Amino acid sequence: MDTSQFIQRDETCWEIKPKGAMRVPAIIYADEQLLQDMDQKVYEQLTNVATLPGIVEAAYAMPDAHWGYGFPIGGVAAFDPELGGVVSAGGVGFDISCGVRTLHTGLNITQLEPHKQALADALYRTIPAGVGSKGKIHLNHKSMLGMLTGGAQWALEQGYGEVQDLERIEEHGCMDGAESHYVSPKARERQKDEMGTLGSGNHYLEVQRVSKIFDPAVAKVFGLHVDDVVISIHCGSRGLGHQIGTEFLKDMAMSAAQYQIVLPDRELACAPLNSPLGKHYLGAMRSAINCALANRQIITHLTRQAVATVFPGLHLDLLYDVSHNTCKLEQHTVNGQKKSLYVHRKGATRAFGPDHPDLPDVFKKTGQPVLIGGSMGTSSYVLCGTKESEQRAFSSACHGAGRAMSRSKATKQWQGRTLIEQLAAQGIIIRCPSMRGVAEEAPLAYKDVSAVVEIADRAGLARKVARLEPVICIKG
DNA sequence: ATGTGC
Repeated sequence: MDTSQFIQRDETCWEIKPKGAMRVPAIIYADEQLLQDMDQKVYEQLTNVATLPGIVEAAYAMPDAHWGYGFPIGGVAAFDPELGGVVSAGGVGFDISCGVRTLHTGLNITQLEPHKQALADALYRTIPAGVGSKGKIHLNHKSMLGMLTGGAQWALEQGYGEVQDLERIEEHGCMDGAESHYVSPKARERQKDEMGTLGSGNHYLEVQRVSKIFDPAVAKVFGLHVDDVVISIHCGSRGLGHQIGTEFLKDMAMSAAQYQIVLPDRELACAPLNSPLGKHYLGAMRSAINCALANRQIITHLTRQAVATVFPGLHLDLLYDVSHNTCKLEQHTVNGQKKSLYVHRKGATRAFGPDHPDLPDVFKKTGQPVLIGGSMGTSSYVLCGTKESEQRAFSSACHGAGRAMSRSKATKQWQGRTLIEQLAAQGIIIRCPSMRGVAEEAPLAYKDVSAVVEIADRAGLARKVARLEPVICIKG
């Protein structure tokens, strides 16, 4: 897009002053290149978000932002319920609480090398992946209720995982305020056989090598050293989150007039935080957060089982689990005043800095780990939260590379088979049930994750700690 | 993202 539409505030901060119906400015964190390459749609969507009732400070876009449904993916917006603030299903996204968790394996790359194929086979065999993938777990009414209200804590009670995992998950593995009675029968039905499955699209399980350390002190606390092998899991709330998003989007679109909300774009459908519909959505959305947390917890258990068949006796410790599609009630300081705000992060990672009260003791000095997944065949990054991120974007950072090309365009440009061969030549093993899926996820269909992370770091959204390179990728 | 599509 045309960068002359912005006032450049500093090296990485680009502002659009309020105009028309905008209540607050819109701010994009990027360098000139990333901004130029961003779709004009991001400008339109972000300025539209800035018109919504009760929005405070600004509508933000992270450096990986791209065109999404209503809100841009890579968007952050906070709303004050006392100012008539709203919650928007499109501001969270369809894959509610999609996120990333990273596990230490205790192995180094030399130890893994002779067993790469065997590990790839074991993981691919053990973890269901792909569109409509089903697992071995089948939920009945009671276990569904337990899952929706208990999240990873419920999964642990069912025997999936270890008690020390919990403190290394946002919300300690269980989202408060989940009201499962607002999750429809259809959403439950879609989920009952999908626990412990990866799904499709950009979801994956990746075995990675730590290739570079940027901050040795923080890396030490995070337990990361060059040539360590880690495993990262990227997935969300599957059919359940999607169904909840679809249903509430429709309800919110229909009720906008009743709540006297003027929508510049129908896709921005929302409801007042204090309205019944807004509260019902929050109750259902928090249940979907628990679904995603339980799903990643079960996949962790399956991963431990698969790894044990190749490396008996190995212990996989959780580094951390972050969600990047959420709306959460948080305390933030706005104009010197402490406020309780509902922060929408859609394709944006929470990035609490040092001393944040919600962080476990182990991360009190460093800030939380911010896990950034790259695209297939490219680097991922571990960052840490900063204190200044609170003032920059309500303690938020980017979530990945961000798409640079549509899925349909990518399938016209690349063939799955060829991509797999090219990656194999670089020593990267891909296992995927869908060749079309591989083509859609071609590395060049994404922005350069290193450029995105560099800007997140320079903008103070989060600080670089370590870079990870893929070794094995199980694609959804 | 998604039992990929109103």
